[in-house]
Amino acid sequence: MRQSELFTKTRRTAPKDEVSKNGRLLIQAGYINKEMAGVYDYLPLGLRVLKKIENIIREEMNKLGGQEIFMTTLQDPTLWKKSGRWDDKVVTDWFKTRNDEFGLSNTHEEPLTNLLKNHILSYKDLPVYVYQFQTKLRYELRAKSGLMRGREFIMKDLYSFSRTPEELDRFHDKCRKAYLNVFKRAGIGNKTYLTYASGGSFTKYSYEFQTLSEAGEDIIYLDKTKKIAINKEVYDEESVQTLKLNREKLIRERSIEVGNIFKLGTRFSDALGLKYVDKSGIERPVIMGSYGIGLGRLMGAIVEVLSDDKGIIWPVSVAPFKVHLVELKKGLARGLYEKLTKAGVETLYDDRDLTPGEKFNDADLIGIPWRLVVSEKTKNKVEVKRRNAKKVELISHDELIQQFS
RNA sequence: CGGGGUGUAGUAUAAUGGCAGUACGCGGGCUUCGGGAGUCUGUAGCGGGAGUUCGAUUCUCCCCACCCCGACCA
Repeated sequence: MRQSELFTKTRRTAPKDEVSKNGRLLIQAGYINKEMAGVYDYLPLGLRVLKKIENIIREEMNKLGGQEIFMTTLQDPTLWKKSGRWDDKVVTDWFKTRNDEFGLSNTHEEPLTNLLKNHILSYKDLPVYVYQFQTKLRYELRAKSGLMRGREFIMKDLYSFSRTPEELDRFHDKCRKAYLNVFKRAGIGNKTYLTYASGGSFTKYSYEFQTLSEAGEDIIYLDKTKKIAINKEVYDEESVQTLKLNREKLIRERSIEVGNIFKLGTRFSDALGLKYVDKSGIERPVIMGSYGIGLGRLMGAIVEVLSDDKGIIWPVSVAPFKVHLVELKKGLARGLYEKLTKAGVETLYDDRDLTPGEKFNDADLIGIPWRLVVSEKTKNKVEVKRRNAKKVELISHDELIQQFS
């Protein structure tokens, strides 16, 4: 894409109403726009990143046998009354329409469980894994930390429907691995740890995926060797013993919860009457699990972890473009841009008529992994530089195309 | 939701009970061009309401918005 045609502009200064690094950098570089506290628009660059993250997750969920759907934002209160979660005292962060006529997608256990009553009748219909990328609306009393705690956010939520606790366990286990894979592919694998947290009513513990960062809201106790952590909320002698960890080796860290997986058991299938008939003809409740990743929070977490004082440093896997082609003289890189495009290399071509300093600063701020500079100095070669590296390399067009396509 | 703070141009900021200034941006001119260039010029602003006052962007009150700490977060 030609940068001269990109409608967003970078800002020279960070916004005064954002403190978090991800909020400041993403707004300053033109990835997102703040509508209100905790409510953000995704602009062209931001949407590209969001879609890349979404695709990584989609691939991993599909590998697990997940089937993608898209549910509604408006929800039927009747279903929520059945589970006892319509009451504002039970779910405190509801958005409801006037006169409580509809609920606005706080989460989707109730409608999905209800929906599956038409499709799951026999043990032959199970197991089933259903997921979606859908907007969640939650009235956070205090939205904060840029993209990391919003009132409106896109979540990948997958729900598993199994016959037995063992079957649930097996899927839960596979999903845990898939999640670790998502975070690895998103570039924060080396900082993200499986964490034991409070499990709710069905199980003692649930799993969270916590990314080490000072910007996080959570405190975990981490065993770096075993790559297991315990959330502060369940950290006690019992949990340490259960997980066979050594208290001495645990280090206290601040972290961002980038995902979680829960065993729900029959909490919702009982409430809404989702049952199946087993081999011997006995009717049993379906056993459920839920598995969430907030896309915006993940995007924010990546920026928190991968950035420096000049801007963002995207991993290639989620970067809006693979290369940032910067020409220091008008039109000088046009031919190379066409070659790169033809070779299928995602390129942001800075064809704007600005000074070198402005272009370099923008490139650092936007944070595309590879910077290619074409100027009179480079003659018929290209200067290649990794965003987080100092050294540059001068290579020919052919070598470049070969390396990047 | 409790406590605290802040609202001035597109952005970031300054000052003031009496003509609201600076920088960047944006438009135009000339000179520049490897780390946010120089110069001339133009453009654009006091969150909303009520009160005090001869006069309020400034003081008081209410509302709204945003930020921070806490609480909350299947």
